[in-house]
Amino acid sequence: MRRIADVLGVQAAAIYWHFANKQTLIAAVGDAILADQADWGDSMALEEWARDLRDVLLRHRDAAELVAASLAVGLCEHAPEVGAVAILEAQGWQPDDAGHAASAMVHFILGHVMQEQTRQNLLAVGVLAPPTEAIDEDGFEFGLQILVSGARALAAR
Amino acid sequence: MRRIADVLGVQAAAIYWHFANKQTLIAAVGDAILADQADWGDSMALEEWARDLRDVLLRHRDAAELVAASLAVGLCEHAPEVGAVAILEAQGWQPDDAGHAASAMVHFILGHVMQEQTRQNLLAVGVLAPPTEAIDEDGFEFGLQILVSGARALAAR
DNA sequence: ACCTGAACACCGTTCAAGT
DNA sequence: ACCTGAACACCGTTCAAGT
Repeated sequence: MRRIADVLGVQAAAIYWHFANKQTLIAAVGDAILADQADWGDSMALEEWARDLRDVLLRHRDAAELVAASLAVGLCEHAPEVGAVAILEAQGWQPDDAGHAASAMVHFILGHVMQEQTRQNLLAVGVLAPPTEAIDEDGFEFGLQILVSGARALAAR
Repeated sequence: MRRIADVLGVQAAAIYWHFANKQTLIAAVGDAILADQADWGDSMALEEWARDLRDVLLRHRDAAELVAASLAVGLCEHAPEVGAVAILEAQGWQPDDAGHAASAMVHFILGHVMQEQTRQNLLAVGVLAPPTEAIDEDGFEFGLQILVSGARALAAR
């Protein structure tokens, strides 16, 4: 809180005029990150939605943790899964099933990016040796294919 | 640290003889929780492994967050995904693919339980109204079926 | 309406010194 | 080998008071 206030050229106490507490501020930051998500409507493929969410998260430092906190307090303005729900419902899914499938994908994406970003942080602090390979594209794509194939299998049922 | 020391009847500083810092201690707690996982070998079904991991996490308060921290610092003694990897390799999967599939499932399970446990915490503090329904078995089972079906689909390929 | 000053009740961590 | 006492440099948060 004091560091944020510093950057704004203000006292830390001033923040509490605008936000109830630190947790609420963090949730707002997570929500702001999610506002970057693409919004092409139902014609998008599930893979495109997933890759877009991952890319949005990877663009901002600690985004996965911030968004997880945002989700935890509930009431985010820009829920990450709405795009996936829209796509699935356009394909004839029941709302409940679409919600469950979408949140399974969100959990996977958040978990994957969180792992990626904690590794980036450890690497930045020097706790981790740099020879670790760049970024786990393969692991993400493989997991994504499992989820998309599984969703297709359940839809066909 | 001071509260843990209190429970042990000791000064907070004493903890630093046994652990390098708070993060390491938390990781050790997460690791201890994972030691509760069942270990029936390769004959277990993927669903059984997944439900067992979920049950282990739900048995301990904040387990998902603790285990996530444990995973973040790396080097956990009891990696949560080893069971799934063993099952998949016994079914003829490549080690790399088995690892990717297993960590996709771990991400899903951790994400799901974390959501459940933050809701439990908000409920305990009274921030959330109690009329929220008990526990999201349906959402977990649906997501699990997607992942298992998807894994079967990719294995058949 | 928005911010400051000053305080309150905490933190994690270090380190000389004890036994 | 294991712990204490005491301190250091921080935290998030509150609240009267200012403008």
